[in-house]
Amino acid sequence: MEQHQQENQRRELSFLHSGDFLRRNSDRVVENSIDHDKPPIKEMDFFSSSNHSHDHQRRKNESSTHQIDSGVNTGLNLLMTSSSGISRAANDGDDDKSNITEKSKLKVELEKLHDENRKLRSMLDQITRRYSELQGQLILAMQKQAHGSPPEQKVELNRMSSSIMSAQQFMDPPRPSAGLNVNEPSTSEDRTVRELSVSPANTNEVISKERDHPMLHNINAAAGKQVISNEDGAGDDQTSQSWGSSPRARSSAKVDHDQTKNEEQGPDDQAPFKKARVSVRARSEAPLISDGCQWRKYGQKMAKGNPCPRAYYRCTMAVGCPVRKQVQRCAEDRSILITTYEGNHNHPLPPAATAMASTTSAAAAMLLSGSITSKDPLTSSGFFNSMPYASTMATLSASAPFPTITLDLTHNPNPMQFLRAGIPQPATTFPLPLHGFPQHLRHPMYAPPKFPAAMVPNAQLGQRHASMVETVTAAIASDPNFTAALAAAISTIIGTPPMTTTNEGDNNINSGGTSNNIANINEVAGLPGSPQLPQSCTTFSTN
DNA sequence: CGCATTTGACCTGCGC
DNA sequence: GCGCAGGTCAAATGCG
Repeated sequence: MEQHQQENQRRELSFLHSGDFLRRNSDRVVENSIDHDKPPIKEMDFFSSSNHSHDHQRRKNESSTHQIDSGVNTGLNLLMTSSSGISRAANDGDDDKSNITEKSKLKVELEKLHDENRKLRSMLDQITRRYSELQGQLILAMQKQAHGSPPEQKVELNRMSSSIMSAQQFMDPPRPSAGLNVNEPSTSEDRTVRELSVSPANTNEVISKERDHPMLHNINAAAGKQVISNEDGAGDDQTSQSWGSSPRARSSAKVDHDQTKNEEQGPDDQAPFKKARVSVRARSEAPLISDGCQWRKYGQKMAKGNPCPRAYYRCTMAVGCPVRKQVQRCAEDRSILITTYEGNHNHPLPPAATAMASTTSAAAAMLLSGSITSKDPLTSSGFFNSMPYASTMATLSASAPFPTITLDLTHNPNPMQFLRAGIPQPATTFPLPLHGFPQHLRHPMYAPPKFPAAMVPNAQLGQRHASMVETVTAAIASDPNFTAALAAAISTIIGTPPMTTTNEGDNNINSGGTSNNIANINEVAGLPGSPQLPQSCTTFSTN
């Protein structure tokens, strides 16, 4: 057994090359490997939590596994529970002894993977912590720099540091990885973390817990509504406030909101809380463009300045999902459909919806990070002036009732043209599912490919949505600036040392030119609180 | 019969 | 305070 233990240690070290903390758990791995009576539920937990984050890690594991356990070619795809079952069934004719041996080895493998899952999360925590530290240093550096800079630059530097700090509040408490959704069995502390996030496996639980944990809403809906309370969770249910259904609910929400605002916002920080929205303009003859989600129409109204009625839809993919969208045809060109999304999904999205969700989340993140801390939306544009996208967003924040970013997908060569928002556009905004499952950008491990089948709409639905997604995806992909910015933002979130990109953005703040786009967008979209990101997305939700 | 849509009424926020 | 516009509710209606 000692030999086995040494092997475990070697393997783990070779897996991750990550230091002592990897060794800490190796003993537990061995213990678990001995426990052959461990309930199979462990496997389920493991899969539910590690599908995404371990995808690439698994490849390493498999190669190592084959190396060490030579003689037992399990042929397992360890992400597929059914595979092991099939494998076992196929071996029914084998003698019991070899079956038992194989089972125990499989269990050992599962335990190891499970343990590595834990280690990866620890690594992520460390990275997040370092990221936070670096952010703190960045803020200090920017503030120092601001002291010795020309007034204009000073304002921008201060605004940047404010944005970072404000976004950081979504991430820091109660611990750096609060936004993570690592769905594995673990300590009560981990459970707390899970409660603060949404995952395919615990959506319902999270929904119910939202009532008791306003912080969850803060994470889910961080974008459009500035989260006011992170400490005592004083019933500040922002999402409910935004979309409150009954008048009474709205009234009470208002009371809470006002009260909280009075209590926690200083006189200098009383910018009206605005909801961020992402609007998408796209050509479509269909009355409704499918975006991968399921919607239920709950109202229709004639809007001023447009002979076409505006339809109101609510996401029905999960009970209590706060996401709404408005669909309206452009008055000037009725072939253009304008869809406006608001809110963050509190459930996993089908693959067809995730591309747009991620894109819009990034857009919302930029939008919100630029307006969220500024008392004067007009001045907030200063920070973004060097960014073609953001400057438009800032304009939107200034004039619209809600900060709105419009993605114009009607012009092919440059589909990502951002329009002024708030200005009564004849309306051609056809929005993308803003923030679907906010965690996407922040936590790629929860990205779509492994959605539970139950959460994925039927194939027909997926096909219906496919054309829409293709259209949008193609449009987005055709804009190299935005694509690069998005990719850079994602890589930043994943763990690329933030200081690098941040410094670039810092250095380039006033230099202008498109070369700054990526760095600046990184800085914005890569913020810990970026929409939950959808969170809003969503941590930046557009609520 | 169950579910989705329609549609008029109601509520809220905002500007004058 | 009043009116307007946006947004939502919920009963009525339609559809499979």
